[in-house]
Amino acid sequence: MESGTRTTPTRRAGRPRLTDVRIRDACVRLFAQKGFQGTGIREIAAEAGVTTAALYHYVGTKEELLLEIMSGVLDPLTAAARRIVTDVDRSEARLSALVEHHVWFHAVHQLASIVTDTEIRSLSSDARAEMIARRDVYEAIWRRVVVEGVTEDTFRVEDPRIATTALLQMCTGIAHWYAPTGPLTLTRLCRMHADLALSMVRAARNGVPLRVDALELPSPAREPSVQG
Amino acid sequence: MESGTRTTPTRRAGRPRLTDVRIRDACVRLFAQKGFQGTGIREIAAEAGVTTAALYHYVGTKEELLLEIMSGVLDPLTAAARRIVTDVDRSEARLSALVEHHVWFHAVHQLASIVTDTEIRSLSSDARAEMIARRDVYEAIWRRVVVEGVTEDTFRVEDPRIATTALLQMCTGIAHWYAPTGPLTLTRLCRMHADLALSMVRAARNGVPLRVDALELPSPAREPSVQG
DNA sequence: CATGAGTGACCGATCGATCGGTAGATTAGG
DNA sequence: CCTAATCTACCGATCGATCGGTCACTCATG
Repeated sequence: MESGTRTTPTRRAGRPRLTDVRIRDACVRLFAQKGFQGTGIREIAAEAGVTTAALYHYVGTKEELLLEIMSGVLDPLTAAARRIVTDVDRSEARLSALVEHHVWFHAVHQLASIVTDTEIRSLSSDARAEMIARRDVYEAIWRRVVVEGVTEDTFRVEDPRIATTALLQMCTGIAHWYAPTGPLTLTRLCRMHADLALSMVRAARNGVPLRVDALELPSPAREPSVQG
Repeated sequence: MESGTRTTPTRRAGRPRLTDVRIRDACVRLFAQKGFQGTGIREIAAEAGVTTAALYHYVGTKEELLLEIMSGVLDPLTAAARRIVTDVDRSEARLSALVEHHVWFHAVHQLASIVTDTEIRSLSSDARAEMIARRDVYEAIWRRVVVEGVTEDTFRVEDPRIATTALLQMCTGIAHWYAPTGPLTLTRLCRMHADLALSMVRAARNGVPLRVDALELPSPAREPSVQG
């Protein structure tokens, strides 16, 4: 919702306009496919069907576009993680829910997730610090869940920090290979990753409900597949 | 060693020259830090202490530099994986050895591993197809180990392909956060990840020896840390 | 006097971003 | 209800800077 202290010119809080949406969509596609630095503003404009001059009617800078994409990933991820921690009680159920949602999100918002994951280094140092901080907030939620599970002896791992990082790496990978046309349904993919995660911390799915069943799944293919 | 069908001008197979090494080192550093597209040849030249013209005395194209880095990662990785599969017998020991070596390599050759992981999309389509094929060869070795472990009932996972991908994602992540100055020794990090991997496939370290103990570990800090 | 190592100047192309301007819809005043 | 002012949405042209890469040339060494 809020976009920091930055002001986007000629933009009032209201209904998003058609061209505006087309520009943002084009950006996500191109940044995910060719990278931030590898994408020119002329490409973005062409993909969105406008001129470069018109592009700057809607957008402040190229970096601002990248920041909006990243916020659109990190903010909902963190919000969902917070909700899970407050809603769910048992450690196994919490971890399962975190994994399920993370996988689900990275599959549905595949391109934006790729961009968020890989383009942090393309940001200016101030913006980079800000986004790293936000990412750390999200990871800290996971870490707390793992640490709690370990201290209460539900999970058994040598180093909770390392285990958390390993878990996150495993789940984030989805965005880099998932294809909506593949043989597995997304729901099943979410459950399988949750099971792998529980195995990793030497816990079992003993009556732990699947959170992904409660998620309203959108139509399978939201964006064209990009990765070769 | 061999560099494909591409011909590097003014280069004969022999002892690497000092300037040549400096250029390659500068490349790995800069590509890992700012990305391939985000790095200019003037930066590479400056970092290596030469002019741009001198740079092209040693190098064919910028893309060629990237290809050399990637080959320098994928080729040794695959060679080591092959050696492990032929040398080691039991499935648990094989998986453990694969993980240990992968983690060790991604920590020691951190920057080159990051570049290999993240810059495939920056290659021209021919070169990209070639590198993806080589990466697939490496992953296929892992997959076979996991599949064998599952069929002989040593490993217990629902889908061996998914499990393999998850394992690889987990282990590759090392390169993105490892710091030689951190509290954990690399040997311990390798063992911990091997344990996490064994847990993931519901196997245990029952008398499985650590391969990493047999590896000659180089001096701790080979390259400056890059990731924020 | 041939060769490898290196230089300074420079190529056309493309980069992100900005300029003044305009067609058409919306609004305000009399 | 008509008109003038304002606003949104865009355009063609172009800015200075930087891009990857090349050229003819020098210089030290064996």
